[in-house]
Amino acid sequence: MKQALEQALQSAVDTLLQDGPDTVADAKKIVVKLSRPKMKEHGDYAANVAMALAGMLKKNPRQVAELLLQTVQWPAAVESCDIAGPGFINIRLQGACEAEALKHILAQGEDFGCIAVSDASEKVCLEFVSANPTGPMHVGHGRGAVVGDALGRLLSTRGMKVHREYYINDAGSQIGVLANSVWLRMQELQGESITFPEAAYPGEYIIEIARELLKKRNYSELLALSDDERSLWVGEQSVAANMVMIGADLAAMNIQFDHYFSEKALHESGKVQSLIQHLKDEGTVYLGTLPPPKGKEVKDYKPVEQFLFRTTDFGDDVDRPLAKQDGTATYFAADIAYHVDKFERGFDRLIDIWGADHGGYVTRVQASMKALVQREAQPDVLLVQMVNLTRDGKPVRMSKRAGTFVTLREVVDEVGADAVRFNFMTRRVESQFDFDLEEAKEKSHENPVYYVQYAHARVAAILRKAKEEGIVLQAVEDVDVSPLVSDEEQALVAQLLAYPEMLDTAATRLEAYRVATYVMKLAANFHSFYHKNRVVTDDIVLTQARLLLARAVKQVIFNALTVLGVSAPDKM
RNA sequence: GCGCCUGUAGCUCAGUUGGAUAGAGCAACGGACUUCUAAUCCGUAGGCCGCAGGUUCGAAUCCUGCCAGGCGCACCA
Repeated sequence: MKQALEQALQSAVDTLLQDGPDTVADAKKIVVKLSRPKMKEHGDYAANVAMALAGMLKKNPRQVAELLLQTVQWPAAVESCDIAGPGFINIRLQGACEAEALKHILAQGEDFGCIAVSDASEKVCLEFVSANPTGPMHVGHGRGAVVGDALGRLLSTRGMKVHREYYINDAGSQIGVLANSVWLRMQELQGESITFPEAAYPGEYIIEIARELLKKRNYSELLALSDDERSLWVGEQSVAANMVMIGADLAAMNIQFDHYFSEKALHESGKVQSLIQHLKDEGTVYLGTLPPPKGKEVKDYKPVEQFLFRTTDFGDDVDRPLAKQDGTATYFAADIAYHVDKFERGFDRLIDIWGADHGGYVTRVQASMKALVQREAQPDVLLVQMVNLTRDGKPVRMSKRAGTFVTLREVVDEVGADAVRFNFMTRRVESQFDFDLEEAKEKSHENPVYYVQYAHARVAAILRKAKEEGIVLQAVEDVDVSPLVSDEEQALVAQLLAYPEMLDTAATRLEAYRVATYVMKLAANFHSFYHKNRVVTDDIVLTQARLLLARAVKQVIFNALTVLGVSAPDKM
């Protein structure tokens, strides 16, 4: 319907410009786009072309609108149109003509809103979470997890093949710290007195891991090993234990990955070294010294000669070191090798979801890919802003040492996966927001997720009631939708039909939160409709029409919640 | 100092990439269950859209400059 109206208006614009002078070349590029006015007095659709054209044609906008309306040939469904305000063209449709489209929604069911886009065959590699395997996930990781998972589901509705990947940072000095922490706890458990250094991981979970490892291997046997051998074994085992824990936490939120990619394995494959060698051969790496960082007090700064990657040639601020003082590869070197590897595995598009603290990394990775991969496709990086945990409005210091560290799992267990997921999805990733633990717990019944789920359950209740009353649902195509004329019904119909378009914008802009705001609004409109109109009545035709509408609402809520990874219960 | 993100009701956030009278939830106040689910609905109240300029028919939205908050800034990951 919308397209038909746009076409009609477009051809009117074309004929208008045809007659006019040729000096208005710019005007010919104008594409007619209709919008849904906020107020119903402004009709079902509104166009602002007249105002856009007015400037170019040097005419009064209302005058332009009038000229357009003289030539336009509307489809039959248009009841009236008029010129309003500064020059809007407001279009009003006949009664319930849009309601016919409800039938498509039910015919398509779970597929309603899903459209295979032109680049549907794209293989997308979606990297998210990638929390360090040195401890439990915190709430910030949870936000990234939820956002990533929902984005994956969203892109799947476009027909894209989405591969979910978790990059395990199981290499480098932090694993040594982890191994050391666990080993100290193991010694402690064996009755030895230890001093626990500042740099070690203090968490309770370290003791748990230590206890498990002592079951796996004899203490005396471990003592007999060399320090390096022991550190290697304890480190590997500890990483594995943490990944089991992280995997379980993710599963508690119904999040699964296709692949856990090991940084350590990447190093062992030799890909990092060969990448560095390749860059040296190419001449994009040179031996140089970086200036001291500005604005930050660095006590032990010493100018060091390093192998530097000329990322400045590709838009970066400074060149980036690929090798440390001791000659081993930096994290950055591994990271670009990892991204190159993704392209080599045949992905057409890379999407990374990182925490805001990795913001400084975006330009250098993108610059590197520009230098290394001969294609336009750059990794899209979503920076998820921090979550501020509060309790009763007061900030919760996320200190592992002070015992105020709140894990994601604790929050999920306390609040529930659906509530956590939905909550994280109601905000743009760019906005950092406060998550109040007490509020989430105590007021969980006023959480927006229940508001939406309740609307879904309500429709289910209506359908149960209809069944009880012995009403047999009419075949969808036979339902007479003409009784659906009230404001609430019209609003619902319009909103349901807007679902595919909303989903498409959300997918194009990688903004899954739009689905959440959409479905909240839909639930609100349904609740409002529910209170003003009774669905199951003695009027059989009206009942069948409203049942059709209610079922369509249920279907769209279900589809939207599915994209968000939130359940849609029939009973609450 | 530089880079990225943010600033909208008392609080937490939306605002369909420039449209008509800026919207929800929570908190406050007043109403609505003999009915298909009151986890809901209806109403009242609440605004210098951080500040100041600029761009145009039109700005919360775009451009510039300030102010405030968050994150980051070699040899960690």
